[in-house]
Amino acid sequence: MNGDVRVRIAPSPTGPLHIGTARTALFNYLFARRHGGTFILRLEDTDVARSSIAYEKDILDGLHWLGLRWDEGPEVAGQAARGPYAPYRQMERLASYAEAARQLLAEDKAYPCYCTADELAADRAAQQAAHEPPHYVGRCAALIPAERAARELEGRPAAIRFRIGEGTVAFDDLVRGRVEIDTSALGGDLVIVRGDGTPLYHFTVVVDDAAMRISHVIRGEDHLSNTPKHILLFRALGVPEPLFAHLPLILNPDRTKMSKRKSQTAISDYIAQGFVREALVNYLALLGWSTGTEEEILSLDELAARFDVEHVQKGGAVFDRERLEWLNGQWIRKLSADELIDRLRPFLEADLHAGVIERMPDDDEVCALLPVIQERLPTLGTVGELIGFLFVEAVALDPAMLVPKRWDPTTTRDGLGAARDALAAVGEVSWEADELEPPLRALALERGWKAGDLFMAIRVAVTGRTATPPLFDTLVALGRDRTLGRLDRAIAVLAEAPEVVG
RNA sequence: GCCCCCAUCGUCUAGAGGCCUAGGACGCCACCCUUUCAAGGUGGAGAUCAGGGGUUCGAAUCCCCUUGGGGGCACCA
Repeated sequence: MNGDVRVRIAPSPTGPLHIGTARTALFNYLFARRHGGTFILRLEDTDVARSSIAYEKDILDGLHWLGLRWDEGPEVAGQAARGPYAPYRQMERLASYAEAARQLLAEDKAYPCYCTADELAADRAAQQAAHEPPHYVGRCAALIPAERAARELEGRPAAIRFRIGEGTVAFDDLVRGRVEIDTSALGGDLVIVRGDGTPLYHFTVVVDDAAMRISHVIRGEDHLSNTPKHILLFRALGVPEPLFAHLPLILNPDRTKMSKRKSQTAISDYIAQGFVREALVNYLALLGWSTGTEEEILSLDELAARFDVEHVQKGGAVFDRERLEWLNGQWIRKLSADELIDRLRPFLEADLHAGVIERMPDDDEVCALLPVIQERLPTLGTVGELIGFLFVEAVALDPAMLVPKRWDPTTTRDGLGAARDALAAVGEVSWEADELEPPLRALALERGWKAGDLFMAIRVAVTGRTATPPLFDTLVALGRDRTLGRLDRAIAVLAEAPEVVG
């Protein structure tokens, strides 16, 4: 690489951390790690109207959660900014944009523009009617000093426009190869500073990337067509250009750019549903990139050791939630007991608040259940439906569900009664899976029932569900008294229910 | 409308001229395991490599065209 590798993620706090931003951050992070470079976080908050502290916090928290630690970045929660190019918040860097703008103005590479919003809107409408691409007509490009003075006198606010000029801009994108774009396709002279004096994205990004010595700009493909503007600005400012790498977009199922309307895009939503960071990182890394081998379950460190731009895909990638869920299951199964208990706790607390459970299980109780639930969790959020029946006073019983498909209500009542007696005969001290199974199997054999049918009736009676962890582990977790109590209640429910076929 | 980018199973992808009668994974189907659900195992369906021209002894791989898709064209980022 040419000199030190310095890359950045530059989110704007105008919304919660987006899946696409997270992936761009991840690719930058992996690239930095792979090359022993520096990963920088910069907040692009110049859209004051849409930016908020809440979004900023969501973004920083999300990046933290993913494990993407930045080497340089803004001050956070009382902590000082980290890195030699502070501040890392654009609204705190206004002086440097003003200075850069002054420089461009002084060299006549930019000029004040007094056009009103109405004038610009009218231009755009006319262009559209004439089937021309929208562009600035250059009304203020060649104003003489007297004309400028007149407009200043009118009290018209002046935006600053950068002269785009003529010619072709070419660059060698690290993933796309050579890209050439004629400046005539850039929309005319570019506003770099608003009438109110605040700088615009295309300007600040260049000023900061230069100031922060960014070596590689790795970002989404949606910026590919904007890159010539940036290059022109780098040149006008007389600073070296970084290298560019444009990543394929993450797509909705209909192959349009992933959006909130059509997909779930906020990282916080995935966290809330119980996706684990390892799975999200693993999945996102493999969306648009591959190792070139058949490896696919990879940790952040393993990804960092393998990352290369050469294997970045050019075409967009549809976000496939099913594959994410599969990976999530893979990673949940790899977690240690302590780790899994810790990660399950917030979800159990949420279930408690939602009334799914009535009591918070302690760590030992959860630990005891781990062997039967760990491989049954597609997401952490499903823990409540898996073991919730253990932490409520009574489960809801549907008489129809109580009756196994090959049985009728009478047989079911009979079966549950007999099972209750058989289980009652097992003493408190012997209440273990190995002790519970033989008597029930013997009972089924004796009565000519399929063991599975009897087990299903018991399962629904004590859990209210047809899909549960293994029955005997379930009964042990439930305990003798509650098992017998729930069987009694199920029998009563069946007795009260009208004799309809279940 | 103009400019730019892209194009291998439904989806994510391997493939950098012969190893490809195209490999893996998710999903789907079947079977095995099994008290349900999972997990796991085995097998299967699924891509004339968008289409058409070239180049070459030989093309999914190189070139051109067509088609399709996407992105960008703000005093948003």
